[in-house]
Amino acid sequence: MTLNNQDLRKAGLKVTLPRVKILQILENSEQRHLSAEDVYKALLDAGEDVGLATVYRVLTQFESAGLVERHNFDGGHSVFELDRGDHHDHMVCVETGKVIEFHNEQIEALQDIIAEEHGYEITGHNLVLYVKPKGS
Amino acid sequence: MTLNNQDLRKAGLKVTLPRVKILQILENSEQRHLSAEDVYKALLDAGEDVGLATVYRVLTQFESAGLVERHNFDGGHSVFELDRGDHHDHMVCVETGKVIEFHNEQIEALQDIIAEEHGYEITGHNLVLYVKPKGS
DNA sequence: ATGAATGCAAAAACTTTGCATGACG
DNA sequence: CGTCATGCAAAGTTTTTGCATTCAT
Repeated sequence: MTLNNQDLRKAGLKVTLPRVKILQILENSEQRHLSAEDVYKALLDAGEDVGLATVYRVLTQFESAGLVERHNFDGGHSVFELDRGDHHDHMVCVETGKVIEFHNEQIEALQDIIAEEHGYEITGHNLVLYVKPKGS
Repeated sequence: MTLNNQDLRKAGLKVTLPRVKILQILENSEQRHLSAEDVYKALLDAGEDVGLATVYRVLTQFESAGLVERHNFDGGHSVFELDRGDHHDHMVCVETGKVIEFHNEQIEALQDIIAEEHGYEITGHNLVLYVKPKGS
């Protein structure tokens, strides 16, 4: 799934340089989870002159448009991830800050069962494991 | 599990009025999850003259001492919950806002296994199910 | 042309910190 | 009494907003 200018138009957003660049950064970055500051620095490194406020605005718009997901991991700042359509949960190393994605069908199924047992059905969920390297 | 002044002493904390009052608020509050601001307002309502900075300091100390848990739920601010020793996760009804606590050993076990498989051990986790009444 | 998007700086929201005063043990 | 804790205000962080200018269509 590669997002492009058409996706911006479909979201009702004009195709501007900041938006295109930010999309590129989210797509090409080594880390899949970037803070607004990370994106901002990447823009500067790329020689683009985009303001931090614009980064926040664009990321928020992308979130509303369903292009990215915003996560509030522990640590006081949000991280943004391109929504590639593959659902997964996250494991965050509390020592290095590294983020690992995982998906577990059993847990997903158990969640459905638990909701069901209480007379509900699931509309969404949020699961984050905070971990540290074994024996540290 | 009711915490008292002995628990403060055991944590190496002097038994001061702000600490005792904050502990009481956490124990007696209807809501189990309170922001620093919530605690601060409750103190004012109770006629206590405690500064917001002290609330933050005390809550942070309580967290270090294992007396409370700090959660970073969506929305940019932390909430604190007394650690009563009974771990649980949350199910939030997106229609009524109702919060249901649940605990599932299988999910807990799976989380440990997943962390283990990646060479980590769990230090904490956050699981919230967003649900709606079945067929609505 | 015209409404939307941007950059900058200022403000907002939340949390931490420095320092003088006051309280616990 | 010595030390730790507190209150206040000031500073730090992260994110949002106001406004004049610039850009996309």
